[in-house]
Amino acid sequence: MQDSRYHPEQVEKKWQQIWEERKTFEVTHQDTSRPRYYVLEMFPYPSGRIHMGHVRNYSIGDVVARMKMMQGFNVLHPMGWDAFGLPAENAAIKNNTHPAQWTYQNIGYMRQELKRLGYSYDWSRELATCHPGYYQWEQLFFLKFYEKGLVYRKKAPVNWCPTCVTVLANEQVEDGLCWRCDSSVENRELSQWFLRITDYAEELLQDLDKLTGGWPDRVLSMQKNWIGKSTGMEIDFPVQGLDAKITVFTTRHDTLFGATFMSLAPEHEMVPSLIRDNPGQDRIQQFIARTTAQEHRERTDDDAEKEGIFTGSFCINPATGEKMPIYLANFVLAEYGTGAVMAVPAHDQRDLEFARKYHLPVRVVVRPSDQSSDFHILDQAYSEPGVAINSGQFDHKPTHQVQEEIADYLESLQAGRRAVNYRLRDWNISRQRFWGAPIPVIYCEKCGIVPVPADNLPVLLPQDAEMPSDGRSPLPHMEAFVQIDCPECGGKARRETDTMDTFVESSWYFARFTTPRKPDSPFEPDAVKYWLPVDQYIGGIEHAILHLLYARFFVKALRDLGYWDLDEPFSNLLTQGMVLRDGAKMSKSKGNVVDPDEMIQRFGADTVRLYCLFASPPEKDLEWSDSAIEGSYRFLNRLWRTIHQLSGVLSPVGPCMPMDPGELSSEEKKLRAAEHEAMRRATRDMLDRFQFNTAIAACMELLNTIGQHREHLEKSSNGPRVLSSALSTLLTVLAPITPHISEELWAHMGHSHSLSESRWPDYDPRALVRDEVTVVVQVNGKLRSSISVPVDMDQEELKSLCLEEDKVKKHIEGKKVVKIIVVPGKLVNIVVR
RNA sequence: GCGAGAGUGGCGGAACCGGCAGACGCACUGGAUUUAGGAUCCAGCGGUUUUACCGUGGGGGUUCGAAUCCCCCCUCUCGCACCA
Repeated sequence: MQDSRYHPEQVEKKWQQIWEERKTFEVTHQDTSRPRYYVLEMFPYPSGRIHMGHVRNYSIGDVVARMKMMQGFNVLHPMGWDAFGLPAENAAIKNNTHPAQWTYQNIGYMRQELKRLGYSYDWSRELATCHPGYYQWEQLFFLKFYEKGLVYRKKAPVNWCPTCVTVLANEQVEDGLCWRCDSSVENRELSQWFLRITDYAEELLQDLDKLTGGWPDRVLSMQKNWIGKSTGMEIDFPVQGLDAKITVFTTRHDTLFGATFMSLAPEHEMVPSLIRDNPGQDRIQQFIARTTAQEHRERTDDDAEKEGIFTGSFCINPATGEKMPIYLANFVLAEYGTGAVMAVPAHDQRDLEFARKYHLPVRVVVRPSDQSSDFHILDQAYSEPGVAINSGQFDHKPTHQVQEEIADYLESLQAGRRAVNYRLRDWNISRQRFWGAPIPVIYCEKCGIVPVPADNLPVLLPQDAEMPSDGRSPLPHMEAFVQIDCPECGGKARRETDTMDTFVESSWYFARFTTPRKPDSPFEPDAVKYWLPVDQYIGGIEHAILHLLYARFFVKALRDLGYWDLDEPFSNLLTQGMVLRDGAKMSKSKGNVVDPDEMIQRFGADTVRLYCLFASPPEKDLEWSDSAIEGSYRFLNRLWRTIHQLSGVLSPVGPCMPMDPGELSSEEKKLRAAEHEAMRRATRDMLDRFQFNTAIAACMELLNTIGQHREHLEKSSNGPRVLSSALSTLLTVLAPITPHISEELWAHMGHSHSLSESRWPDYDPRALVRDEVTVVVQVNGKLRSSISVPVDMDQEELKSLCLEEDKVKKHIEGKKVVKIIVVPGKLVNIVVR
C-alpha cells in the first residue's frame, strides 16, 4: 500500500498549481450571469515578511470570498501592496540602496508567502502603489482637486516628527506622539498642501447613518468623535480702542451675561495688536514663547497647570456692555474654534480655576431649577442646564429657551450668528520624504504656483536617487528633478519636492482594483459601476479613523469630480482582533513572535488557516497557543484518515444528497440528521454571522458522529451512501476554510468537478425531523429528569407522563401542582406549592 | 470626565427569540496498543460535605423559568479628552 498519510506540503502545492493553471479566481465585470460580490482585505505594507496578523486577516477574507463563490456570486477578491512609505527609505539608507529595490524585493517574497497560504486572489489584478502606473492617477486627482479648490497651500503650524524628519496629519498624532515611531511631535510653522476634508465634515458625519449595521458601532462612534461636531454660536466682542473685534465660538451662549473675561490662544492672530501699547510686553512675549515652545503632549496634558497673562487690552461684552479684560491662556487651543474663548467662570471649570488664580470676577447666570436665586459658586463650576439669572430680560427662563432667544437677539444686533464647529481639521498631505508620490506642482518665479499640466504626468520619482544618511529627502538637492521651465511662461521654475502622505494611496486603491491596468484613465466606468462599493471590507481596528475616514472622503470627492455616483466605499466592515501571545501583542522586543512560514512548514497552510479561524471569533483578539494549533492539525489528520480508510465504500454522492427517509435505518437516519444539522449551523454561522469558530465546531462534531457510526454503517444497506453524503457535506463546509485538503479528499472520493467550483448546498429540514425527542422535566424550574417521547405526543398526555416519573414524583410529593408549562419538543416545567 | 464594549471551568471559547450552562478545542487524569517515546483509540474532566446542593463579576428585581431582560454597584479593555 502506498503512503496514504497526510502530507500538507504536497497537497497544497498541487492545488495551488491547479487553481493557477485553471485561472479559477480570475474574474471580469463583463460576467452578467451572476450577482457580483467584492470582498477586500486591507492591503499590506511590504515590510519584508507577513506576520500572523496578516494571516488572520487574509484567512477571514478568504473564507468570505470562497463562500460567496460557492453561493454563486461573481467574486472580486484582489490583493496589492501599500508600497510607499518610510521604512523603505530607512532600509535603503542602511543597505545603501534605492527604496524601490528594497520594496520590490519584499513584495516578491511576501507574494510567495501569500501564495503558499492558498488565498483565492485574482493575482492578475495585483498592484503596487509605488508604481507610476498607479500613482500617476493620484497626481491627476491632485490637479483636479486643485482646479476645484479642494487642495490648497497654506502656511500653518503643523505637526513635525523629528525622527521621521517630516510633518504628520492630525490623525497621525496619537497622544502627542508620532503614530509610527512614538517620538514626541513638535510644532512647526511650514507651508504645506492641505486637502479640504472639512468641506465634507457634515456629509462624513451624516453618512455614518448609512453605515449603521454594516460597520461596528465602535468604529462609527470613533469617527463621530473625531469629526466632533458642536452646535452653538459665533459671537463678536468689540475690542476697546481698536477698530477690531474678537470672535469666539461657544456652545453656551446662554451664559453670555456671565462672561467676565476673554481667553485667547497665545498663537491668536490679534495678539500683536492687543499688546502693542503694553509696557509689560516683554513678559508677554516670554509667556508666548514659553507656551508655544512646549511640546504638544506637555501642553495638552490633563494635569498641566492653567496659566495665563493679561494683554492690557479690553473687549466689550455685547450683552452687558461691560469691559472684559483680554488674557492669553495656555489651555486655549489655536486650532479649535476661533482660538478665542469667552470665559464664563461660574459655569466652566477651567475658566473658574483661571479666574480664582488671577482674581477675576465670577458671576452666576444659571441656577439649578430646584434652587433659589441666592445660588453661589465656590470651587465647582455649575455647567448643567438650569434657569437664567442675572441675565436682564432673559431672567427666569430655562437655559434651552435662553439659548434660542439670545441667538435671535445677537443675530438681530449683528453681533453674532448661529454656527457649527467641527473638530476635524483639513488633511495635511505634504511629506518631506522621498519615497512617496511627488506632488505635481511647480513654483515659478513669475507665475507663482503652477500645477503640472495633466499631459506631463506622471511626475516620476527619480530612479537614481542616493539617500542621504540623515534621513532627509534627496529630492531638493537633485537638480535634474527640481529644475524645470515654467509650463506657463517658460521661465525658470522649481518643482515641489514634497511627496504625498501614503494614506492618499490607500484612499482609492479599492477602486483601481476594478481595472488595475487601465492605461488611459484611473477607472473604467462600467467596471466601477459593476464592482463598487466593496461589499465586505476586512482589516484591523487601528485604521478606524485614519484610513477609513480618508477613504470615505476620497469617494465623496471623486464623486463630485464625476467619476461615479458612489457615496461610501465600504458597505460592510469587519474589524478583526489582534493576534496575541502570552496576552501581549507580538513584537520582536518581547520575543513572542510566531513566524507564519515556520507554522506552514510544520503543519501546512490549511492547519494555520483553520486554527486562526477556530481559536476565536473574528472581532475578538486571538491568543496564540502552540499546543492548541496541534488540535487543529489533529482534526485534519483524522479527517484524512477517515476518508482514506473508508475509500472502499465511499462514492461521489452529496453533499446533502436527497434520500427517502423511509428507506433508512434509524442509525442511518441519525447520521443523516447530524449531517444536515451541521450544514444548517455552518451556513447560519458562516454566511450570516461570520462566526467561523462555531461553524468549525459543527464540522468537528460531524466528524465525531461519523466516527461513532462508521463501523456499523460501512456494512448497512444504505450506510455507504449516507456516509458518502455526510463526508461530502463536511468537505464542502470546510472548503472555504481549508481549501487544499478539502479539494484533495473530494477528488479522492471520486468527485469529478473541482470543489472550488461546487455550489453551497441547502440542508433538508426534513432530515432534521426526528421520531423521538428528549424532553427535559423541571419542578419549579429545577432540572429533575428527562424523558424520550414521540415528537408528536399530545400535550396532556406528555404532562401526565411527566407526573408519573419517579424522580419527579419525589419532588412533588405532598405538594399541590399549581400549573404545568410545556415548551413543545423541549421542556416541561411543573410548578408546585 | 464623555463614548463604546466586555466579565462564563485550569485555558481558548459555546449557548439562535428567556427554556438541559460549559458545545467544540487545548491542557490534565485513567485505560488500551507499544520494547520505549511519539502517534492513535476508549473513558473521565465546573465546585462541594455527591440520594443532594452551589455555580455565568457582586447585589437586588421581573418571570413558572435568567449567562440572556430591568435597576444599582465593582472590575477590565478600547477610543476621545483643557473641544470652549
